[in-house]
Amino acid sequence: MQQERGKRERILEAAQTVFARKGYYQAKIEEIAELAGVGKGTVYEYFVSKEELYKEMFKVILNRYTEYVMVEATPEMTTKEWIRHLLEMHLRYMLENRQHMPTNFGDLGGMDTEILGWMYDMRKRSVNRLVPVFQKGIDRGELKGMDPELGANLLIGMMRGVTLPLMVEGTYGEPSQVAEAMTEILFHGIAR
Amino acid sequence: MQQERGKRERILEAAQTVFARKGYYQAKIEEIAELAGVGKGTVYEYFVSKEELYKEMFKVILNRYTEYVMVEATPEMTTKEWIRHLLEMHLRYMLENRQHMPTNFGDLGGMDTEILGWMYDMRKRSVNRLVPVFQKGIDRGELKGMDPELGANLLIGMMRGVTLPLMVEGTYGEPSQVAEAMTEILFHGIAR
Amino acid sequence: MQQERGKRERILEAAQTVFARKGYYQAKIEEIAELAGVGKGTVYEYFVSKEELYKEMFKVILNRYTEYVMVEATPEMTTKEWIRHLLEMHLRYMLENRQHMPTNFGDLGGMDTEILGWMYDMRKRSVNRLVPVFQKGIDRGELKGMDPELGANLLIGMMRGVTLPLMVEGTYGEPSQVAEAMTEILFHGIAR
Amino acid sequence: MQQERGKRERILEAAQTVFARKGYYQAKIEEIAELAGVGKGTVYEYFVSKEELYKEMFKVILNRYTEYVMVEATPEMTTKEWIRHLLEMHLRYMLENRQHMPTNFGDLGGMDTEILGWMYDMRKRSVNRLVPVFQKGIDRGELKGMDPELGANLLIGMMRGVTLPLMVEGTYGEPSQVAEAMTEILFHGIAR
DNA sequence: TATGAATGAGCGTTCATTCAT
DNA sequence: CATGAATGAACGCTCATTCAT
Repeated sequence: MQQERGKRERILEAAQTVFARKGYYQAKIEEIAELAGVGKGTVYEYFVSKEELYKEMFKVILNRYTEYVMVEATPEMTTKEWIRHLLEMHLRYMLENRQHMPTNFGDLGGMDTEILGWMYDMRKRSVNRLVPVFQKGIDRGELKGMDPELGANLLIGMMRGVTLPLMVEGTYGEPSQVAEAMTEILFHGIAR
Repeated sequence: MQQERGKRERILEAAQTVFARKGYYQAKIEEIAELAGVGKGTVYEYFVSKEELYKEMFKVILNRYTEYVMVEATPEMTTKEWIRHLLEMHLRYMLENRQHMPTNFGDLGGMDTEILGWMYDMRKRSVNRLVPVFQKGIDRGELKGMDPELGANLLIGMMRGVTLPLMVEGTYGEPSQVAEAMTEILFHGIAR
Repeated sequence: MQQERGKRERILEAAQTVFARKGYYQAKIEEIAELAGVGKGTVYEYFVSKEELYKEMFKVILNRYTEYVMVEATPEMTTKEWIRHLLEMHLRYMLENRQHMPTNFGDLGGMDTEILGWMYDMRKRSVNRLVPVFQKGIDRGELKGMDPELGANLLIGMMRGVTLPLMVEGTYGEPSQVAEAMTEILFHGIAR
Repeated sequence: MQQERGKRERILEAAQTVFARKGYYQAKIEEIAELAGVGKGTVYEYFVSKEELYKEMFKVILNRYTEYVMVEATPEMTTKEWIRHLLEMHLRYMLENRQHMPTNFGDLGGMDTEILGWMYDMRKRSVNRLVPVFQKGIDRGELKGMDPELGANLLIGMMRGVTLPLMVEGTYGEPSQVAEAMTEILFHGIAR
């Protein structure tokens, strides 16, 4: 029983590594099983199918990410502080987890329609978590009047826009500085 | 007599549709051939392998996109005008080509490392085409002093950030209005 | 629990039959699998590839043959007795195994260069096993002074020369008599 | 018309090279066509199928070989002289035509039953051409009383037995000397 | 007659999933 | 619960052959 929990988690972790490294279709569940130190059949003891395993693993990552990123984010912060903090933590997380959450995740592509739809839903949740932040900022008078969803989508886009090269090439120096620069642009624009 | 000079093009077009609909791994050469109205073997007369076909098709899309988006973009425009125009054309293109260039493209994911690397290179080209625009804007005094590559990456990110929901859900109304809103935010920020 | 320890053997045996009947390139893995009473995939559980299966099967045959032929061959025999025995056993074996080791084996031909090289190596082993026999015969003064390798190659050639029609047409009567005639010719020549 | 003849022969010659180099199944008729300097379809203008081309080419080789080998073979020769001559010419031919008539020919194997049967017939013709030679030798009192077919088969076997390593490894020195040694063994045996 | 673009049957191999132990 | 041997649907790719020109 104790064992059981451990196994499920080991599979999930192995799935993370392998899916990240190979992508969904190239990942073989045998390899995941091996890396997890369990038999191939055991994977099916815990997860109905490859797809289910993928989704489950994705949720785990998302949760871990969310938790990590939201640490110390308090309601007292200004919207700017909050977003700056989000950006920095995001960059830190990505930098620290290059192994487990590389380019293959993050955005859809190459997958069939069904799983793709599911992943889009996941993405939407992120947006939905961000929308109230923008709304509150607007209400408080910190932000311009604007479509909060547009803001959220732009922010998420910016994050990904900078994350991809960051992970692939490892550039961009200190997360705190990049976060600062990004925040500045997002809040005050690029115009001189 | 190369018999039906359009064959290569028909295959490319079919590849577009099928790859877009199914993603790289789920797309079957046979289906592409059928849709193109040719025999399975014919595909291999024109393309060495599935992967090569994919890349070739991707280039075609990219070119078409670039051409479409850059129409009427003149060097006399201010950076702001130029980017606003880019955004609007981008949104128009995506809206018009939901069928052929949906969520599966645009970003990596689910593919194996080799083809993924190739696609990242493609993305980099886009960035590299944008960098000089930012640089010029800075030099002209239109933009703040900033890392032009960061700017390019953020812009690309924003574009994708808003494209995805646009294509999946079809929201956001008029491209010109959304482009306007995005430009405003990019240039003057979200801060009040 | 390796489930049915005979599975590998059954596949090997089926391979024997099918490869013999159809030749390397015409033999289909699926047919071998069927004949062995296993699924197509199972073949690949035990053998990496068609080529590997072929080689493995070939070794098995060769071993069985060698074992059969060498039974009761003792060092005390004279060279003549030894060779006469070899010839007789060879003929017997071929006659008994028409099903499994027909014309397709035994010599190269029709195969691509890689596997052909491997098979030539196999042949060489046979030669190498025969050379010392000739050498000993010469040393003992039973045979003329001669290149023992030439002798070995001639003997092998003679064996095949008579085996082929034997198997295809089934003629030549009693192995012991044919062996006797062959030995007589080999040792004392055809000249009157 | 003049042209026609030339084309057919060029195809035949190319077939020789390619079949020899690759074996029947690995040879691609496209490669043969290319080497012959004709279009792929043209091959089918002259030969019904790959198999027919193979057979036709085989006959050509056989004829050329027979012609070459039988040159200067006169009825006045003793059987021994005749066979010695045959052996030497055979070795010379094989040495000179390593390119065109290598290991892949010469003996069956790897091919499917139909073509195999055909090739066995070809072989039989060789035997049938040799049988009278033995018979005559016996009648003349030059050879022992023996089954002339057995003699013929043994001789053919010996020839192949020494040809294979000769072509693969290129050993065995001067054809005339090897022929001499072989004749000596065949006529007077290996016994001291 | 000559061509080579087009074709599709055919095959080796992979891998998610099942299930007997 | 755990396992891994067994399976077979699925697919990319090849190549002998056809046929319109």
